[in-house]
Amino acid sequence: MGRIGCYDAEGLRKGAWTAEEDKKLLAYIQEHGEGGWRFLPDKAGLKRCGKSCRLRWANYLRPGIKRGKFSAEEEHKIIELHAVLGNRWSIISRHLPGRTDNEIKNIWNSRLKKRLAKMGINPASSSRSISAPAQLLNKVAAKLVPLGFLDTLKSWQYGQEKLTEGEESSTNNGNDNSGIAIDERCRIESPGTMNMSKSASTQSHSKMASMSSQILLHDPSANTCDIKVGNTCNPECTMWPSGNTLEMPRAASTSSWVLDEIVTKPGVFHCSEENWQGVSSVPIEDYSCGDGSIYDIVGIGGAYDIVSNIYTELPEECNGTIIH
DNA sequence: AACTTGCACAACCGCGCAAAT
DNA sequence: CATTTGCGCGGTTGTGCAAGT
Repeated sequence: MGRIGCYDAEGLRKGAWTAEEDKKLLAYIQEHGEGGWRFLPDKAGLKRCGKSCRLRWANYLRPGIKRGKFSAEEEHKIIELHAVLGNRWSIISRHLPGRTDNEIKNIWNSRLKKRLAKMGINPASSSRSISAPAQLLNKVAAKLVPLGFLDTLKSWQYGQEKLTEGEESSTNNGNDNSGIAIDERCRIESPGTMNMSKSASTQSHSKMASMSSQILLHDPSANTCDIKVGNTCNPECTMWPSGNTLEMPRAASTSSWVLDEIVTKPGVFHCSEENWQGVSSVPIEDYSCGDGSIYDIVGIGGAYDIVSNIYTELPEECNGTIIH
């Protein structure tokens, strides 16, 4: 079946762009704007595939592109961001004005990675495999990064490092309850924090639930936490923990829907009965609270904490609940 | 001077996602 | 609902240049 690569089409040029081609592309985009890459080459009189044009524009001709050596600050920022985001070059590039994802990717592969390796740091750790729900949540986190929640991500990363230390120094304990603080800032900024058992395989589901829920009560001494999923302004779709049970969405599709809502409308969430079909019940012991701190292991804490922060931006009348 | 190596940069390529059909 | 299509992303490769041998 396979698609025919656009670069392979007959009669199209490949390789380095000439000044003349640049001129044509620039002139066309200045007049007609970006987009419609497929038909752009024909209209602009270029013997290139659209993909090649887009790349040339994005990485070279686009106004505002900073060229030349990366400063120490920029390099430091890349290392920092990469530790949190992994190889998400396009997201990283949004934090470095004037730098393209390609450029950042290049500098990482040709210089920074080797430098870190020499220092005994293994930058490949971010490529470890994580669960599908965790990947989904990471995706959400990534989407939210441009919205200014980088600090929270950093906080989470710090927490994860702490956790790793904890894991190394402790024996295998499936239901370990010892929490590890993510960061003081995080605790202060989040209206509620939640502790979870690191062992539960369904933790991702719990995280998803927490993303779409309001933690109403956090009492470290009680060793329990209450989670309300839903919307106080719309009582008919509110779900409460019943007894020792935390209710949460189970189906991935439902979760995806929730996450989409959060991504597209931060701080705004609509819940209806039909959207919460497939709710499962999980004993709350699996997610019991610890000593008032947060910890997490599966690479999704960033998403959770980011969403926690969103709560703080909700209107007063909604009592801190995500509503629509 | 000739060759090798490393680096920086640009571009190619395949794939996945989402909108359009 | 299934398929097609366009776009964007990330991995990889190619090329030119400078420094080292």
